[in-house]
Amino acid sequence: MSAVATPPPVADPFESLNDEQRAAVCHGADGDTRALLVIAGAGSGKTMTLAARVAHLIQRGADPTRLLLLTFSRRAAGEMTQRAGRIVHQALGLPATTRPPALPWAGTFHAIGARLLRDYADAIALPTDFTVLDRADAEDLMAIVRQAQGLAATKLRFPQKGTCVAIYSRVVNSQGTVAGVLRDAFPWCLGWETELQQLFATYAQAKAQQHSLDFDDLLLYWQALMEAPELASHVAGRFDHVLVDEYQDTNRLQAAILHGLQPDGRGLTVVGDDAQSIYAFRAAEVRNILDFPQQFAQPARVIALERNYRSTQPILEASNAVIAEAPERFAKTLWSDRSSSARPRIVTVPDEAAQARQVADRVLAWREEGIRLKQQAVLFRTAHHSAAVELELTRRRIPFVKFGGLKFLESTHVKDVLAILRWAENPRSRLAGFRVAQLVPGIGPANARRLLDAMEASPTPAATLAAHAMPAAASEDWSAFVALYDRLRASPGWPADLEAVNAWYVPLLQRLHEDAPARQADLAQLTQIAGGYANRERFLTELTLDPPAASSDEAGPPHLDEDYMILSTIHSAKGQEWGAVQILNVVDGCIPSEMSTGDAKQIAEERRLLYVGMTRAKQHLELLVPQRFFVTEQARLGDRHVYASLSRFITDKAGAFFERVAAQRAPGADAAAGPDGVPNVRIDLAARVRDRWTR
DNA sequence: CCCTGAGAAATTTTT
DNA sequence: TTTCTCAGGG
Repeated sequence: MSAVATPPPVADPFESLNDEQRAAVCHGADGDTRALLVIAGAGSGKTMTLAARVAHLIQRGADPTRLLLLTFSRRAAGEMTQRAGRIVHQALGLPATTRPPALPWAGTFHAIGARLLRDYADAIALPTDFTVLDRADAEDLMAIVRQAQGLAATKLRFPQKGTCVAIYSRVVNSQGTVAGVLRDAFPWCLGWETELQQLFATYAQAKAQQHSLDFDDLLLYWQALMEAPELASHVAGRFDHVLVDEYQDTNRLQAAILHGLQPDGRGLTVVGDDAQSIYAFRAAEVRNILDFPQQFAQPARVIALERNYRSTQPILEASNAVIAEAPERFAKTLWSDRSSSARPRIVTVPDEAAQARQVADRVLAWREEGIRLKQQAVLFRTAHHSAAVELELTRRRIPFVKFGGLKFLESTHVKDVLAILRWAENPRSRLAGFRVAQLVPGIGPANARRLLDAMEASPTPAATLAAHAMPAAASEDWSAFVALYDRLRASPGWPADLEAVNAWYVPLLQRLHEDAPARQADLAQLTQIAGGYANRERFLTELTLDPPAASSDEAGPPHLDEDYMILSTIHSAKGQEWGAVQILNVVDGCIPSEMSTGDAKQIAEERRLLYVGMTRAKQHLELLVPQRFFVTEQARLGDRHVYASLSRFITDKAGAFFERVAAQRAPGADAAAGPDGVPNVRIDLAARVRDRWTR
């Protein structure tokens, strides 16, 4: 960044827009008060258009602090703010040293909800000091309630905690009934309706007692807020414009919130693509976007962006052919002027191992052609589909970062450490206490419960904790913990607190887990992240609402100039693009997932999922089709393999747009394989043997 | 009464 | 790979 006084560019920053984009950006400038729906096809410059609209509004005098910008992730919000800022800069010809206007109300529905609820907590009888439970916390609490209700000891197996939370969440987000949700999405739990109903009631009570809100509550209470007329108008009055990104993935609760914010649609802009709706499992409602225009007394204006700036025409044709068979949608056909003779390819491989090798071969070949690793991605339906590929990449020393799947924050050891901090921050949190107390050797659920009961009854819970008598077997370890706890309570120092926690926790870790070193590395990383926050409270709150997306995300800038490729679930790949994309397991049973073949709606969503994956590609796209597929679930008879066939979404019609090849290994590529079919893996047996004794 | 360990079961995608 | 339950030892 040079501070040299360059003359501001005179060029109109909106000049590069095409006609439709410009119409969307400038909508309302002529006094048109209709709501605006922008149907933005994949790669049609959606983010840029939305950012330009924000900039345009500001340029015309809108107050940036009265703009509400709702995005799907925090990352998207950040990007939007940045881009809008840049355009405003350009449009107003501001000097480079002037900071672009901040958009304080840009964020996810959940994050914005949390902020608003803190403001209005008193008015709606919420505790102002509520804490936010992330998904894992919610599951833990659900498990406790589930246990307490005696649902564990049933003759037939009761749904697991994760399933219970999933059902609960869907009931809330779809504003439906337990019976309805079970019927539509969890048919194998149908017999438990009464018990679940009861369980959820108790769960809600427990949350209230502990001053905690889960993710769903953030929306639920916000919506309730919008239903109280005197409060709703006050909230609505804070914003002149409301813009929503990824509208196809909003659910009924969110739609209700928007309606409360802008009942007549004036000042409301939503952007999305019905063809990319892939979050029905989270109760996203495609109808939200399909029915949006008719939702207001004065129907919304609809603008479609069909020109694609991302992919080559052959890739688009194939993608269009796949989505063409979707039953109901805003008809649009993407087009591009990026011609290419290379059609996307369907690559058949014998099995998953061969698939992994093929992927790695391709990556290296593309890199030889000059495509940086960062411009390459491997996408898949479910997180574990990439396991073989990860192994292969590691073996060949190809660096990668994985998005989606198990999160860093969800691993036991990280949760333990965070729970310790949270308990110190809030001694009334039974959830944290229950977890932490049981970390101490010799303390189980019963003793933990006794301690927590005592603390709950006490006016000074922290003091009660220190004075509490534990069974003799546990007392020594317990006093060590009490010392730590007192220290954390007495003089909070950040991030020194976290180091103190680690010092106490690491020995425990080493005793509990075989893979302690790897987990310790995670904790070191957590410590690094912690340094980026001002204090303990901020750290805990913000980490919950905005968890790091991938394990290298936390490390931040230091890795910026390293080249690495991306592995990602298709869900997490949303909104991104790469020069070359490979999609794994494009076979029936994976895409569509065998769990989602129940009804036409689910299948339609799986088709869109494939569409989303395909449209991430700019120049190269390959779909992999392993012919033999390994099933590792310990289903009745142990491991077995099944023969797979090409995904049903590649119909004859769609298939015509692909080139079909069978994988061929580069000559000599097998040299690394051992003789006589010895599996080509490397296991450090020596270390394992040693570790038996050092544990 | 409570803790620990063995063995069986398990639906994907995430703010 | 993780979660859940049950049984055995303290």
